[in-house]
Amino acid sequence: MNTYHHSTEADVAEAIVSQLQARGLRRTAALRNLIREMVAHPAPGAIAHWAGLPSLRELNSVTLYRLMMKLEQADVVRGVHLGERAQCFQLIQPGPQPDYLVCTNCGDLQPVEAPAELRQMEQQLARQSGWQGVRHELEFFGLCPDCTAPHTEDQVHSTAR
Amino acid sequence: MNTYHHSTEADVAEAIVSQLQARGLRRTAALRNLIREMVAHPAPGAIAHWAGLPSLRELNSVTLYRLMMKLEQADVVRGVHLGERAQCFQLIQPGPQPDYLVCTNCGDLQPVEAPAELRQMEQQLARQSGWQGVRHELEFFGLCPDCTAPHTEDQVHSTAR
DNA sequence: GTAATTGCAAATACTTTGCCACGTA
DNA sequence: TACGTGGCAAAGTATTTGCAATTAC
Repeated sequence: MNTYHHSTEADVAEAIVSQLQARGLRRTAALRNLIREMVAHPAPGAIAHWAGLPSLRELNSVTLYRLMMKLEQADVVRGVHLGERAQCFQLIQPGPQPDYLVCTNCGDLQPVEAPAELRQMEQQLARQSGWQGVRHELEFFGLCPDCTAPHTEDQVHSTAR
Repeated sequence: MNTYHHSTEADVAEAIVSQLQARGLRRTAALRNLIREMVAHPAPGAIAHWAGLPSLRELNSVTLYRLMMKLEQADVVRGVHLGERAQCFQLIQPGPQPDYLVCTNCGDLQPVEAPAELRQMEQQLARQSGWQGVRHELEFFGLCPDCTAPHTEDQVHSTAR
């Protein structure tokens, strides 16, 4: 489910946890389980999504919010805005981060490769106008094939992506 | 403050109201004042921003939400996600809609011209994968020059915008 | 032992809904 | 008159904070 070479998911997860530990975080069950789940499921998901996974069911979602914020500050995780409601989080992957095509009806997600031009624009904006740490976020919204067919079945307003 | 030719802002606002009236909306003070403000201030703003403007101070913000939804459905207004918190709304302008560079500290906003390539991608995605009504949303995030200078003055966590 | 972490309760922020009075056409 | 609209109260959803108990190191 991920693209690391010669490493199991468990190895990758442990490496990330160690990296975080070196940064001052503690090797708790909550942290380990969260990282394992995020390694196993690289697609972005809202807090409610992660909170619903088996190994995280017993975790208070406040803890998830706090953990996620730390992971974001440590550049291990990034937040993306794919729905109107909740922010989604995903593990940062090597190389350029994916952007997404999102179904506004069912929340279906499809990765999309952003034009390299956007990355150039980030640097250009930084140079030209003195902004720092410029990054972009790009989403495409539309109706997926399943939701395009008119009044076929009921609409899904899933909370957890 | 806008780019319509040979028309005052008041004219433009009235034209939009009439267009909405033809669609079944009623020519109420709330609608007229909101449209006037949005014509006068084309930049995107959160509900709280619009609610704070002089002519809308006395308006219940629930009404603003409801109005804004109708305007969005009528393609007179569009919503954009510029902050973590509230959705922002702006009048739809003739031609391609602007994208923005947003300061993650103070919320400062700078319009940016998106690559034409993105518009091609929208159509390409629609054709290739059977999605309908594909549109994009692009934001650049960073620290503006004012907020770049370290610990100069206090942080502004403005609610409106 | 010390500092980070967790859970619980509560607060905050944003948005939506129900219901009834009122205004526009 | 009839239906869209506006206000108020309340509910709903997402997120954050305070504080005390617990746990990692």
